Amino acid sequence: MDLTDILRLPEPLRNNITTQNLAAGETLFTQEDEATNFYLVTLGRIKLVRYINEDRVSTFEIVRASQSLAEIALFEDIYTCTAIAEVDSEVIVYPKELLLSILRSYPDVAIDFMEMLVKKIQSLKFRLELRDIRIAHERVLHYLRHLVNFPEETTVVLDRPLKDIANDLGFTPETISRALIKLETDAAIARQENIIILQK
Amino acid sequence: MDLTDILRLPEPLRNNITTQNLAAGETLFTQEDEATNFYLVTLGRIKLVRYINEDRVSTFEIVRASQSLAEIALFEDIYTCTAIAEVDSEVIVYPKELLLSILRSYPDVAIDFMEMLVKKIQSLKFRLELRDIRIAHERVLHYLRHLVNFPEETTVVLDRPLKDIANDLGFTPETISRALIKLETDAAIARQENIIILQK
DNA sequence: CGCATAGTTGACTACGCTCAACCCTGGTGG
DNA sequence: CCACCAGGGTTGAGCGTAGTCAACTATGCG
Repeated sequence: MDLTDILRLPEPLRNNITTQNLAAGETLFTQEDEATNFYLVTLGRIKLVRYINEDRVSTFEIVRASQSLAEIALFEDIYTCTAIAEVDSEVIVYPKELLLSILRSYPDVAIDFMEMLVKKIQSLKFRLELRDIRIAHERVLHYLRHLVNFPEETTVVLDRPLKDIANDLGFTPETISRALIKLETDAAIARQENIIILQK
Repeated sequence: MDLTDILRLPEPLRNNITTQNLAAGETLFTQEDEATNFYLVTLGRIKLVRYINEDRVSTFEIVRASQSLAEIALFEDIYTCTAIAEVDSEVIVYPKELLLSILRSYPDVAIDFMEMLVKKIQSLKFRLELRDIRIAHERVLHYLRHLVNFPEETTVVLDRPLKDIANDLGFTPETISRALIKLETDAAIARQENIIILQK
């Protein structure tokens, strides 16, 4: 799902592309900002959230290196999410008109772009599916199993704090903690630090 | 968000396109079927679901007339969802190779297609956002307010059974029923049959 | 008329949330 | 080098909300 094809642009188009560095916690753009750019993450991790009420935030996506964000910019005038760097990060900035012209001119890039969008749809559907599993330990197990890309793999390294994962899954940190402990005593998983071993 | 551009295809390409009729409750394809076609709904309503456990199903999307489904077919070999007609429906069938070649050859169609995909991403994000609202009547109100496309609009006509809506929102029919009654007694909405009037 | 289904209501249960306390780690500054 | 602090993770007790199950009504359809 990497869009590195876009990086191999014809020379003249490259001039309009810049990079931007973000410190951990820094905001790239906020919902209701004017949507002018599309971004490709080259380093770090950026989360997309939306503020519902004053205190409640909803996290939609964790965008990692070689993944993109703000596709919405291409077709809408304002962003609908807020993008915040979870750790120090770097992004490539594509002005929307530039990207649109690229997508019109280079079918291969366009097809790649569509594939990336479809993958994002799949990912969101999975997150929605998770929410239909009410019981905490079942939801967590489903999530963990999904994190291993290959069925024969059994270890998952959690590179984010449990409390962030809890938030993604729609639980509190306490509930995640208890769910993991239950999975451990039920011998469904084993834990060492932030490494989880799935017992098949 | 209609893909009717695809309907205005150059003459030779049209020959490969067929339509298919579905009775209410009929299945168009099931998850793990070989993904060969992309579909455009012309009549009726089709829901995309995924079976989690033996009894639990998760509903992702309600696809209505002039909307499309099974974009996944373009980039994967098997469907990841099951598509079931909620009412009598009709779809246009596009073989995946045909659609891919169209998307390569006609940039305008490709851009429309991307826009449609981005809209689907937005819609899924909204559904995810809903799930982060725990209190039933608040989630229902948020949902209802989203159904009115224009802020000045105040009436919503529910064209699907409450129990289906309940399932979409991740609640039981009983909970939705009680939530609506609470919203009514709180004077946040008024109800007449399947029409909801939002009090601003 | 009889049946199936949607919607509603009630009583009870179960699960996650809340809030508080505690442990542990890593980082900071004296 | 150690004392202190902040934050993540864990544990416990009690609460609140949606789920469950059952019963009832209303509607539509055969």
